[in-house]
Amino acid sequence: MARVPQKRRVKTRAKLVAAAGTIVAREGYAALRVEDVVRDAGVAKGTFFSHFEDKDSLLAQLIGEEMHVLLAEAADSPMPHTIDALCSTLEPLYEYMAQDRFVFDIIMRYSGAAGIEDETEIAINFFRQVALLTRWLDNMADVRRDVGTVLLAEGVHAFAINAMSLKFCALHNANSIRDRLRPYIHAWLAPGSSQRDHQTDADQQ
Amino acid sequence: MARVPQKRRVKTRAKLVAAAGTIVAREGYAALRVEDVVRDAGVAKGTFFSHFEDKDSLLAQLIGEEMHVLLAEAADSPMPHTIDALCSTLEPLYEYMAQDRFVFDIIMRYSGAAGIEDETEIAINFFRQVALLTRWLDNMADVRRDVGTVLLAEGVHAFAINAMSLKFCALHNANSIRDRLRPYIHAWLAPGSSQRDHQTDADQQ
DNA sequence: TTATAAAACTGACCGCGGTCAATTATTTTT
DNA sequence: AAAAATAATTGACCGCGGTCAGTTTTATAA
Repeated sequence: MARVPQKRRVKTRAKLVAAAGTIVAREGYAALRVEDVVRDAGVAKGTFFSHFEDKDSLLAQLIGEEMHVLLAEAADSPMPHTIDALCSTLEPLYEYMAQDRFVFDIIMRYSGAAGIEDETEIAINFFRQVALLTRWLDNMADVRRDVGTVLLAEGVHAFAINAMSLKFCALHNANSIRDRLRPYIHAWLAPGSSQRDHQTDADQQ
Repeated sequence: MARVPQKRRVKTRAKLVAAAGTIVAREGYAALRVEDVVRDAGVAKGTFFSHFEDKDSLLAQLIGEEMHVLLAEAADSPMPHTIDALCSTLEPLYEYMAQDRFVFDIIMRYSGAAGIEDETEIAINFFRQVALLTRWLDNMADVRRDVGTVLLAEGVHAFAINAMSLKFCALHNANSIRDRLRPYIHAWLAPGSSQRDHQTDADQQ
């Protein structure tokens, strides 16, 4: 299984990805049409579906690659030593993920790894993200130690997803993702340190 | 604006909802086809789209109504006084929400209130859920008091969403949603009480 | 009651994602 | 080098969500 593809196939796939990338750069993810991609790539429609499971699968790959770049930039940044710095370092990634409903929905849909096989790039990035967070938390003072850092990292991720999804809620989209996230992360990572100088959504209502 | 609808319109809408409900009960949400609904309801296709924004909008309403029932049952249950009881009481709702990818995706997509106008039933249920959780937490001993209960309730919700989405991940779907959720909720609501008797996903990695 | 306006419904039509039997290109075997 | 086997590509076709100019029904005005 997993035969080596012929080079014609590799070139065809590259043409498809390139054509799709151009369209996305020009018109955005939501505007991508399979018929446009195959026209620009100069191949038949059926070819597209022999390379990709479906349209969203290609989009998931493009989005996953962009997430990978942003995550790598966060990993290359100076390691954050405070909770606020942690939130700030991940902000570009989060803003990209929540740039619009369409992209966020695809990320959500492909974030679960179907299995050891056919893991999407998006799912892999989620694991990378938790691993990175775990490393940061291991090296961070003023973080609770009553539970493991992996659990803490996964929790940060859960709060981040929540903050992103609230962006699309009219009642909460006044603040930035980072500002919505901060109070939760403080309460999660450093309980009892009563970080109450910023007003939260919860306080307002 | 918001004129009173003629009774013919009310009856037509009821026929559409009834037909859709029958199909869903028989074949599931994912199998619903607009053409089947209008055939069974005895109306034209265009009529469907004068009553509902699109197909998913109808599905969101059906799903939202079911969520409302399950949430009401949770609210009518004896008020939970422990963290484990809290997780157990909400379990039926969570299991319904995460019954399959298709349903969970729709819930995620419609969970953000677009604005004060046109709030979906699903979005309203999310607010109800946080309100219910807040009430429970207000009456619960052994819960941290360094942050507000609304923030705590929203955090529980964030962890619940995370636990549900992990159901579709091959690496985590061995446990029930409740078992995946418990360690996070304990660490969130009662930090420092080192509830380590159960093995978590994080421990296993 | 009859004319007029507004609401509700109709169904032919379109766009686009996805399929698959048939065809062409490439590799392997003899 | 020719034949056989496998990989890659093709494009006509289908299913289904969604549209909209035109028709019918209902409410309102004269």
